[in-house]
Amino acid sequence: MAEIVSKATIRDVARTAGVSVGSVSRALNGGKNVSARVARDVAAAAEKLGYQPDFLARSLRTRTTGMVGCLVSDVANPLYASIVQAAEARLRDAGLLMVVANTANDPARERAMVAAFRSRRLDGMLVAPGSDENDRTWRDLATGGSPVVILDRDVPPDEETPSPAVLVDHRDGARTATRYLIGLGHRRIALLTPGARMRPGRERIAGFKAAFAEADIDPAGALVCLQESSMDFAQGDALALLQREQRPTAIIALGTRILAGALRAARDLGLSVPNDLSVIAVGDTDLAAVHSPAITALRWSLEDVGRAAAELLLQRLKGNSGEGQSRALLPVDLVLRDSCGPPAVK
Amino acid sequence: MAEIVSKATIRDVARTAGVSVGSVSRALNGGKNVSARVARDVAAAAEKLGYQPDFLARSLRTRTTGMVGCLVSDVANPLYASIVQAAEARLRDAGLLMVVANTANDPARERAMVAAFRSRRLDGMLVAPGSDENDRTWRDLATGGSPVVILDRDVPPDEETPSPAVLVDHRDGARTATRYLIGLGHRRIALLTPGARMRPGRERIAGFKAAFAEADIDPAGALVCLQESSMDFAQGDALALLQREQRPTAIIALGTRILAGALRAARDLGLSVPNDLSVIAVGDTDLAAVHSPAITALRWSLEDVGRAAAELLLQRLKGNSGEGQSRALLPVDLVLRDSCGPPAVK
DNA sequence: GACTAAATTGGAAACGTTTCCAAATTTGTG
DNA sequence: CACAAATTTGGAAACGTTTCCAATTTAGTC
Repeated sequence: MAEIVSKATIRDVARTAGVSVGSVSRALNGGKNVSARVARDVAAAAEKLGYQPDFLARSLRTRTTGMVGCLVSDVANPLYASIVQAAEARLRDAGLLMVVANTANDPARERAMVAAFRSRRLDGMLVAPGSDENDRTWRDLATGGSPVVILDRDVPPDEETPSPAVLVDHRDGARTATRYLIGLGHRRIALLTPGARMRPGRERIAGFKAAFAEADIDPAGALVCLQESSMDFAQGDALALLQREQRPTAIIALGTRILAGALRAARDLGLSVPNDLSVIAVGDTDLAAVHSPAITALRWSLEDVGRAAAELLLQRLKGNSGEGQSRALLPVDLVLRDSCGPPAVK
Repeated sequence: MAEIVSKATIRDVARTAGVSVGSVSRALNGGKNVSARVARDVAAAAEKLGYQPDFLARSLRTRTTGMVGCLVSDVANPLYASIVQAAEARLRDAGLLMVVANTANDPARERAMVAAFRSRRLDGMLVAPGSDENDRTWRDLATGGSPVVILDRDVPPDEETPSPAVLVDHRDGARTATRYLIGLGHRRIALLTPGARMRPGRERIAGFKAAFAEADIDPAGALVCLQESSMDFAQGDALALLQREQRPTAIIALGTRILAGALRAARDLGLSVPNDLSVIAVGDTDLAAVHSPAITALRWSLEDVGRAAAELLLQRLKGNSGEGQSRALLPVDLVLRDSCGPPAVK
C-alpha cells in the first residue's frame, strides 16, 4: 500500500466532505463565513486525504506567489552570505520563500535575473545592483510594479518613487578609522578598496578623505588604491605599495581577500604588524578576529542589514507603501584590537 | 505615457497577430508546426506588446516550475556558501531558479521546508539533512515524487530507490592527514570535529582511526574531540586539551571556528606552531591560507560539490532516472604549508 | 409567526498558460 | 486533376485554486 503522492485536489476534499469547492476553500483559508459543521467536515476530509493545496494554482488566482527574490553578485562572499542568511530567516518566519541568484557583477545577467523574477511573479525582491551606473537595471527595477528593496546602493536621484534601501554608514566608519590612525600619528595611510563604482567604496573614500581634511593634514598622504577583490592581485598591489620609497605606515583594507593580500605582502617584506605597519580591516571577518595579531576592524552587522531589508520588504508587501521608514542607515563601529600602533618612522 | 507593466497576455498577442492563442503558444514555444507567416506575425505582436509569458500559468499547466530548492543548515557557513553558489550557477545556466532555505539544524523546520518546497511544486531539491538519524525527514524526502540530490550525507540503507548523492571522501582525507602526521613522528594527535551525527564527521573519525590502525601505533594516541562548531567553545575545549599532562603534539581541526579556537588556545599557552604543535586544517579556508604560519590543510572543492549536485539533479530532471552516475565521490587533498613539523618532545 | 437582515452555501467564472482534437489547409503522388 | 497524406490552424478543455454572485439557510426583531 504505497503512499499517495499527494494527488488529492480541492475537488476531492469537497466530494469527501460533501460540500462545494468554494466552501472548502473558505474553510481552509479564511475560516470566515463557514459554519462549524462545514469546518469540521472539511478539516476531516482534508486530513483523511492528506490534502496539500497547490500553491501554483493559488498563486495564479491570487496574483501572489509567497516568494521573493534576492539578487547579489555572489552569495559565497561572506559579506553577502550573512545578509542573505538573515533575510531568509526573517522572510521564512513570514511564510515566504526566497529565491537567490548570483550576478557575478555581469549587467546582462543582472537584468536577466530581474526579468526572470518578474516573469515568475515573485512578490518582491532584494537587490544589490553591481554598479550604480547600470541604468538599464535601475529602469527595469523601477518599472516593475512589485516592491524592491535595495541593499547598500545609492538609488538614482531621479526616481519618482524611490525604492526603500538598507544602507551602511561606510563613510562614518572610514572616517572613524582614519581619524584613529591619524590620532596615532600616521600621516601616510593607504585605503585598499575595490572600485568606486558602488556606494560602499565611494562612501569609504569620502570618509577617508574627510578625516584628512578635518585634521588639516597634507591630503597627499591619503592613498586611495582601487583594486579588484582578488587576493593575488591585492597581494601584488600591496607589495608594490609597501615597496615605495615613501611607503604608507598604515593600511585600511577591505574584506577578506584584500586584507589577506595585504597581510601576506607585509609578511613577505618582513614588516611586522603593528610595529612597522598598522592595519585596519574593513568588515569584521573571521580572518581579522583570529589573525595574530588580531586585526582592528570596522564592523557592521550583516545580520541587521538582512533583517532590515526583509522587514522593509515585508512592510511594502503588506501595502504600507507610503508610511514607515523607507531608508535604514546602519552604524559602523571600530573594534579595537592589536594591529594598530604609532608609526615607527617619523 | 507610462510604461505598461507587462499586462499583455497571450490572448492579446493572439488578437494583435490575428491568430488563435494556440498558435501563439506553439509559435513562441516549440516553433514546431508553425507556418512562417504565423511565426513572423506572432513574434512581431509579442515584441510590440512587450509580452512576457506568465510562468505561473505555464507551470500550472505543465506541472513543472523551473525552480529547485536548496536546503542546508546555514548558507552563511563558508562550507555551504560556495556549494550553494556553484549549484546556483549551474542551475541558472540550465534556466532554473534556486530557492534556498536554512534549517539551522532544526528537524522541524527541515521538514517544514521540504513540505513547502513540495507544495510549491519545485521540480527538485538539493538537501543536506541536519542529522542522519532524522528518519521523518528522510521519509518525507523519499515519498515526494520529485527528484532529490543529497549533499554529503549517507542516505539510509533501506531506501528502495536511493537518491543520488554527492559525497566527499572525508575518510581518505583524514587518513592522509593523519598518516602524514604519524610519518613526522607524532604519536598523540587530536581530531577536533563536530558531532558524528553526520557523515563528514563519521568518515573523518573512521579515517583518523584507520591511519593509526594501519601504522600499528597505540590507538590511545588518537584523541577524538567532539564539539559544537562555536569558536569560543572550541577555544575552551582546546585549552583544556592542550593543558593535559600528556598533551597532543598535533591537532587536526575542522573549519574556521574550531581551527580559530585551537590556534588561539595555542597562542594563549605560548605554544608555537609548528615547533610545539603541528596543526592541520580541515577545509581550506581563507584563515588557513593566510595565517602565519600558513596552515597545512585538507582541501576539497566546494564548487565541485555544488556543480556535481546540480548536474545530478539536472540529469534526473531530464528523465534519466535509471542510467548515469547517481553517486559522486569527490577527492580530498592535503595542501602542505608551514604548520606541521616533527614533535619537539619525544 | 411573519418579515428583514445577516450569514452561509453552491455553482461558475476567472487567473494565463499548454495541449488535445477536429477542421481546414497545404503538400505530395499517381 | 483527384485523392491521400501531411501539415497547420482554431477552439476548447484542461491545470487547481480563489472569489464573485445569486440562492438558500439561519438568526434577529417586532
